Amino acid sequence: MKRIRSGRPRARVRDAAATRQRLFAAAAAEFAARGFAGASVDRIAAHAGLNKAMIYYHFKSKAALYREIIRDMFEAFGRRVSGVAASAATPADKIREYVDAFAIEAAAHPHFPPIWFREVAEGGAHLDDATVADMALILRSLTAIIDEGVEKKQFSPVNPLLVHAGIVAPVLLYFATAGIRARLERTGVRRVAGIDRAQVVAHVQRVTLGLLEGRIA
Amino acid sequence: MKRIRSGRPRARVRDAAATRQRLFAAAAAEFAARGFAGASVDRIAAHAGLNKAMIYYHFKSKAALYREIIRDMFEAFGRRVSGVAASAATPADKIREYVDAFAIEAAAHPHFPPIWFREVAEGGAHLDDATVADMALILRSLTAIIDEGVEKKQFSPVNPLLVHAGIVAPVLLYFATAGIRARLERTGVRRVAGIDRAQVVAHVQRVTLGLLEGRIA
DNA sequence: GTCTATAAATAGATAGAC
DNA sequence: GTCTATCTATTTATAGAC
Repeated sequence: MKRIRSGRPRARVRDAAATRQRLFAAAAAEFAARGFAGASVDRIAAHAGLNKAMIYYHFKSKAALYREIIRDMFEAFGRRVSGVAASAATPADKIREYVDAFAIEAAAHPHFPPIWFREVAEGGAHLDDATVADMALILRSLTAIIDEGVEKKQFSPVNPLLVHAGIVAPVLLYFATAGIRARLERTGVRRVAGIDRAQVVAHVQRVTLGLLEGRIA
Repeated sequence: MKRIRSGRPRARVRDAAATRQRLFAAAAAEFAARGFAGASVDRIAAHAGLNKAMIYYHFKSKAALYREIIRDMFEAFGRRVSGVAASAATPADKIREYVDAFAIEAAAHPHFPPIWFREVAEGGAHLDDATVADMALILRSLTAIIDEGVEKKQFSPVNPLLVHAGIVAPVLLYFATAGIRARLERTGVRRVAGIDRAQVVAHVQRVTLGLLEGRIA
């Protein structure tokens, strides 16, 4: 007598969570390369080895999928950065780790820098409130580090937004411009393609600490 | 006897150059707001008070129009910046003017910062060789200023790409984030919306010169 | 959960009248 | 030079079979 399977049907369930993840990864790459409007749900599905309809099954819409990717990115930045602010390190070391945090996340997630640049250009049109809260967390973390340094007479006060801009913009620019820099090098500009990540991070750390430690008139 | 007009027909020629200019301006705004893929030639034409077909008459295609806007932007940056490098000012003043150049152009052309950010994200996909040449000119101008300062024992040598990134990325970020900063301020983050252009420029000038003049260990 | 087929809207681009 | 009308391709999204 053949045993009839009862309960919920399992059929060819390849594991829903894994499918979702494959779609998410394919979408991140597509949005990074072409932007929200330029991305095609057909291409995302094909690149994930799945069908377009799955996107609407696992996510609500193209826009919802995009918002989830944006949220994930700022969450990742925010989580790492607030961990840095809460550690027991000295303020100077926290600044070094703050800089490194963006480089680490950008290196681990190559789609972060292009998506970040596009979202800036878009004026934050796709940011939901949770994401704005994560951005606020990032800035508050830096503010806390600076305040601590000032209180301990190790830093002089500088507007956190200016400090933040001086860190994130150059670091993410480095990651996002690998292709352009290679092309520039081919047209004769030197020392633009060969710079490595450690150099950039060290440079930004040095400049930021020089600023905060008052070594700049 | 009615005089018959001879020669080339003038008809309702509203002035071709002005029409072209209107389309160009409308396209710049549309591309800045929505990106290349997100922009619609219908909207561009409507916003210019003209018909879609005029875009294909005055420009070759949507892509050609976009390339012309990109080229115009980097030409404007390049022209101003190479003028700075060629002046008779001291190296330190040239650095100050180099920083100011980007702020001046960004303030005069509000579509520059978003388009610059998008093009970075795109990996330079729409850059023709003339535009890459303009980008190279910008970097060569900064290199010349730094080299002059080093030769005159006023600067210590620093990789021009790192200097450039530390200038352009924060300055353009400031202009591109006006909307997001206002939203952040509404959610409780302080001192992000109220910063004015002069403050940002002065800050970046100070940091860059601190770096170049060796006041940072 | 995953697929095929298709609806419905919108895109870029061109032909041809004026 | 400027317009209307239209072609064709592509898009997001959904219905329904399995």
